Amino acid sequence: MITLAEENYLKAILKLSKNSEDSVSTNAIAEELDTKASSVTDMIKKITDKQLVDYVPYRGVSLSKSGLKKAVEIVRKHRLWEVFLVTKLQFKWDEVHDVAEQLEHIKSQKLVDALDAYLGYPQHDPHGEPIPNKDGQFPKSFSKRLSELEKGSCGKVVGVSQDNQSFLQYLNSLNITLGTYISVIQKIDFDDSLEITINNKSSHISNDVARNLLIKQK
Amino acid sequence: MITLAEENYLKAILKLSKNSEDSVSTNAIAEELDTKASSVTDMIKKITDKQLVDYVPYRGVSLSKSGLKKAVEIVRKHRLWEVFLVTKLQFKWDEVHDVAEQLEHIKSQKLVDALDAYLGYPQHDPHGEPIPNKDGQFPKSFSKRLSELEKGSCGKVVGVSQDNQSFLQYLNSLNITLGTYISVIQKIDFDDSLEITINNKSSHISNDVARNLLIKQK
DNA sequence: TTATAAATTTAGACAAATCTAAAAATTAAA
DNA sequence: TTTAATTTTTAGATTTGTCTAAATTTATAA
Repeated sequence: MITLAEENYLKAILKLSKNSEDSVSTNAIAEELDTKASSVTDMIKKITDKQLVDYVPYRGVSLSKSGLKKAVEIVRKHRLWEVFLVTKLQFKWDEVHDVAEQLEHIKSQKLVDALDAYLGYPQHDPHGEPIPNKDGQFPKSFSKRLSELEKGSCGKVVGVSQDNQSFLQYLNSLNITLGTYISVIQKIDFDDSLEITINNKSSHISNDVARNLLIKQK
Repeated sequence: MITLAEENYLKAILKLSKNSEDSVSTNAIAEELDTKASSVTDMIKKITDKQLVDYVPYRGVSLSKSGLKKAVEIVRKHRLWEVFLVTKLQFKWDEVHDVAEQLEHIKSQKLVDALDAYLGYPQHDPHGEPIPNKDGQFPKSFSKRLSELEKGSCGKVVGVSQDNQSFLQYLNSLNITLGTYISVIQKIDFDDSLEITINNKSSHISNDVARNLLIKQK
């Protein structure tokens, strides 16, 4: 049986390994889960014994086949519940995260399947993030990060790769939501920040924000 | 903050105090939660410290005002989720218990309120059990237990006061569900069991079953 | 009313998940 | 390449919720 804490570790490792390809460091996991490195080492040993990750001391961890499967299932549940909260219960996109963090741990295959069908097999959650299907397959995406766009190019926001409340509320304050058109006016080399326009109104955003905005170009 | 284990104890105490008025014994809680009496004593001390129950050693516990409020909230969530599972996700009435046991612990007032509204403020769950409203008020009920009916009388099943799978599946096998008409043909003094008819077909049921069937007489 | 049975609590132990502080290994810098 | 800084692990402690076994209290019966 896999515990709630273990599930959170698997999810964190999946998230971190999407950014940086190879294996994930102890400190990175500690930061992601807001815990101490020593706690991470302890837990890594436990999930290594359960063959959910491959671990080389001092060298980091990576998900095993079964660990990846488990982690993807959790992401699937998290995102399906977010769709439920927004489309059925009228939650705003910046209100769903904490509740979905709880709901993602509910154990019932029948429930997940029924929820998926009830929602019409959605491919993206309310933040535009892809929802893996029953087999763990993610839908193809053709988006780029805003931070990767050239000066002068433009595109439509199709997703964000963070769903925490403060980030989403900041986007709201900039009038950025799914479907918003953004043009890149200037790229500042010094700090990789961007000068952009939204509805002819210009704003300045940090690289940290731009990196988490997924854009589809025409 | 109230933990998951504590919530389960409060729920058990509420359930047991409905049967037997005065305070609830350690052993009764242990049996209800399938745990040891010593574990119950330990936990009772913890929830006593949190003023969720009133406790006199060797004399049992009863819910305090705040403990009762908390327990009723959990029951409310459990039953609302059961309604969701049956009416929206097409679960059968004998399939909802285990999932609702998990969902009842999700913490979000907004979620409960939104779910309640989404379901149309239901007053009863799929087993006919009353759903307390936002203020903790239970809807009035005019039903009796089948075990309390006189020989010769009859009525309609409007609820069951257990929702575990094996009990409900037994009812299915007897063709008893919500709305079924039952007549009491004979009461057996020896073991308080009953001879009944359902659609002119007679069956024999134990007192244990009859006590958990809620009947509304014409 | 005293002995016995039953229920309850206490004492001490354990697993899970975390922490702090110290030790060890790795990486970066002089 | 040796030293210093950083990262990671280990050792030992803590909290939560549970357990077994023993002690205590309450209830029952002779």
